[in-house]
Amino acid sequence: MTITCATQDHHAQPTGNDRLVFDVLRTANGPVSAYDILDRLKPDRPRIAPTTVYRALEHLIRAGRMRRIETLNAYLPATDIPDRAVVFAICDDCGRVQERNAGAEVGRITKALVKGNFRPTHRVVEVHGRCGDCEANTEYGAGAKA
Amino acid sequence: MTITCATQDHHAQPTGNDRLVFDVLRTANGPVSAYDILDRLKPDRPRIAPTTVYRALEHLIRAGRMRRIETLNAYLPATDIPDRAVVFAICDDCGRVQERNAGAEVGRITKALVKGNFRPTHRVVEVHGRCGDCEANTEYGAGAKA
DNA sequence: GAGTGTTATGTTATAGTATAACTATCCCGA
DNA sequence: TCGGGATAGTTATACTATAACATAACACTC
Repeated sequence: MTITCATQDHHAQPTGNDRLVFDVLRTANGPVSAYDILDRLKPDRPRIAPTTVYRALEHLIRAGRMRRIETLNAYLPATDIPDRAVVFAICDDCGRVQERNAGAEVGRITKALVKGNFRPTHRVVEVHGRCGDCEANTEYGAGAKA
Repeated sequence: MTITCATQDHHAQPTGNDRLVFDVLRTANGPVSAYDILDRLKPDRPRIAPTTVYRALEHLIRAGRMRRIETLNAYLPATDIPDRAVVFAICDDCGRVQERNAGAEVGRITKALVKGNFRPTHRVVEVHGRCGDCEANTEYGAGAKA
């Protein structure tokens, strides 16, 4: 039995932990892992636990405000592209992620599965590679990473 | 300094750990996690370590004999569908995974990204949902899970 | 066959990701 | 005021993956 909660008006913030987590993602410019979010919140809330972050992520994802990048175990604020049309282009060099709309193609894939008697509920399309910037930075002799 | 290796002719098996790991996957009929593989190998090799399994998986995947399901953290023997055309249909009810060829659609997604100056190297397309069998088993009142 | 480089493996430890299980609090309505 | 539902805190643990270093096997040359 502790007194922690009595002194933490944890219902006073506008939207609580969801907002804190969302703000970390919003101000980062790139995908962030759950434990990175945790670390960035710790200065303000030293006792925050992974569970709290994961719960906030779950709410935000359900609300369509956040996306999970499966191949990175990381999270990114959502654009207005509908979930069923989203394709991520992930640069393995600089780590940046672009969210693209490929509604037509993903729709065709979905339809083909439906014809095969499968009822899709969630789609994950993630393409790894190198972005234009990183490609441009690897002219011969230029000071690029690899 | 131990004597373990002197008594383990670990190069005597036809192809070593790769084969052991592959056989686990071949005889399972569904995706298996790395640590499940580990557990299934332990009766025969009590001192096997995660590293060994992961290394074998890496070899098998590089050789095109095995696939990783990103959204399940699990592994599955590869069919002869080329990597760049593979789509997984994953039943969240029974856990079974179908590998399908969607070369045309995935190709179109890839091309669109290339036009946007992105150079793709690896594609992940995984669709979650319910397979035909599980759908059929959920007529009203039938004894299905949910 | 001693030296050397490469690859595969073993071994130990730890990093990184995610959830379970239980407790406490707040809000709202009966 | 009591109880139900949602949110949050707390503690512990499960699950996934890799780092780092030591050892052994093989192939090749000299």
